[in-house]
Amino acid sequence: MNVANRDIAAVFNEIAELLDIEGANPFRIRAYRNAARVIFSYPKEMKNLVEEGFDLTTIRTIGNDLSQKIIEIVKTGELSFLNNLKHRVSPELEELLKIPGIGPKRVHLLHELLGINSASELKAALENGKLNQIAGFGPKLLEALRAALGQKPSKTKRYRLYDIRPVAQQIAAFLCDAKETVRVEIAGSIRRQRDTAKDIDLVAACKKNSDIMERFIGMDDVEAILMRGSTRSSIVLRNGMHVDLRVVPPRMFGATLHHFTGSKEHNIALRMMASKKGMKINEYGVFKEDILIASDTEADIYQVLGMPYILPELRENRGEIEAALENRLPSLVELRQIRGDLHAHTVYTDGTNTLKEMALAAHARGYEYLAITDHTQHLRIAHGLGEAKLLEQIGAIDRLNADLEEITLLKSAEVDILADGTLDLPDSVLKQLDFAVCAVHYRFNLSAKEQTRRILKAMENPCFSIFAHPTGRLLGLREPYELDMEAIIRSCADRGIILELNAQPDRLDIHDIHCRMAKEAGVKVAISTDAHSTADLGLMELGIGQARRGWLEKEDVINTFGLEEVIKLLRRRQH
DNA sequence: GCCGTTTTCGGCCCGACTGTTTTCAGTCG
Repeated sequence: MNVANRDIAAVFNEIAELLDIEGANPFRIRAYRNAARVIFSYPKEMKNLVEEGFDLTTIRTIGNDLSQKIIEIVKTGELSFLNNLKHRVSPELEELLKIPGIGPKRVHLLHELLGINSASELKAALENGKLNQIAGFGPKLLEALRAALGQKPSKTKRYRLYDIRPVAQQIAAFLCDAKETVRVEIAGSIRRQRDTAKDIDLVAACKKNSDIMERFIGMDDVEAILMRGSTRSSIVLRNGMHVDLRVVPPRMFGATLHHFTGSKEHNIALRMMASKKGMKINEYGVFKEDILIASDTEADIYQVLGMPYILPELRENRGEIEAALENRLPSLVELRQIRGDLHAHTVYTDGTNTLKEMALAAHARGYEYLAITDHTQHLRIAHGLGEAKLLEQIGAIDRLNADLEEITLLKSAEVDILADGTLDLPDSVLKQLDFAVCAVHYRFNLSAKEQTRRILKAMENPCFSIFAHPTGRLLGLREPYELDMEAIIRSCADRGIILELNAQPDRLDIHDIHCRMAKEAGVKVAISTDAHSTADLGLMELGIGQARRGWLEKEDVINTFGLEEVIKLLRRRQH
């Protein structure tokens, strides 16, 4: 039985949904959701903690009851409480929650009064007029439901940061030109640099008589207006993305930007802290005895609460408030500190640019080095290189390096980790490289135990320097493969192996939680673009965002170091 | 269901907007 933290979190989240429909105490429901969130991003596997006999109630949000439930899930793979709950509340009802305009109260009502259990039954009731009988279901709501049922449920769809951020930037720039508008900022999860975002949140500072709302809802790409108020409006774009705009007077901008940047969990934690100090926080500012004491800037908000400014990337209630209070916030890594890229492809395999073009593009970014890491033979689909072809490339790089003055190409390869844990090229060849980047490209469906054993075996090879896209996830397309990341990180720490943070828009792998685990274990991270063209080198910024969410500082990231230091770190295993 | 410098009970963040109401519940973020 292998129960991962995400499985336990899923159980608790499902309990929360079902209890919500059942009409349980909202704070009890929140307790399950809070615990699910904490467990999902907890740096150690509950399974291991249970085996060690660790007292789970020492974890924030977990008390006696939930501790027992976790133990039951770990030991049996299921939870009798959830099974019983499912008998009382049909799990099918959860799909109704995905319909915009339908929350737990209405699901409960639909079920109790009309026996509705699913979206299709709701549709039938809508068509035969039964819904009209329910008090509180007026013509407008019915019309909204009719429209919503015509499309796929959209409450949970998330967009990649790479796709949604440019749209947000474009709209923000367009709104800046509105009358009496001082500034417009992107808030929400995009500002926090989350890998995906559900919608676009914008905050604007405007003086009186601004026409920004009209400008907003009148944009060319607006498909529908969901909500239209004097200070807040919500629209859907033709491409399906939801956009919210909040407008406030300039002197309250900081408080509002803070409120809509979130995360919700960070805000709640901050507000609870404030209330203990006799203060109240809302989207207009911090108040003490109803007197406004901070609202201009976000820094003011934190200052009156007695702590330094917390960067948006850290605002997840994952310990940043405690760190701020103790003055031990990390100094997050920045794009300008990056001095090279350690994962790039060329026309030798599936890249679109030559060695020289890649070298010049990296130099244009101010880099001192670029590692060429074309695929190896096993990856046929990418025309992976065999021994002869790789040796030819090594020669070509040597000749090119002799000509290049301000940048060095590093000789490497993205070496396949084969199913048996050996590497895809003989050691005699690997030893001619500066270092090897190793990755899993097939047999994703092994059990956690087998997959972990496969990779740990590969790590025994002293040429194995960087573990590329370690979890194999593809956002929205493929779940990460089963893997004991704690064991992998321990091995990296023992052997001096670097973990890659792959900056491709659909990878962003490893993600924030694993960055923190690596940092705490003393494992360095390489932020790499996995560039398949010169333009791809620009993806570095996306990787930096993820690294910052993972609390990484300059010294945690190997490619903030100069060439000599990098070579030393990457080759240390071979000496 | 959790939690505690107001500690084992009684709190638990806060407000905008909508629709269907005559003062508010539900949803959403």
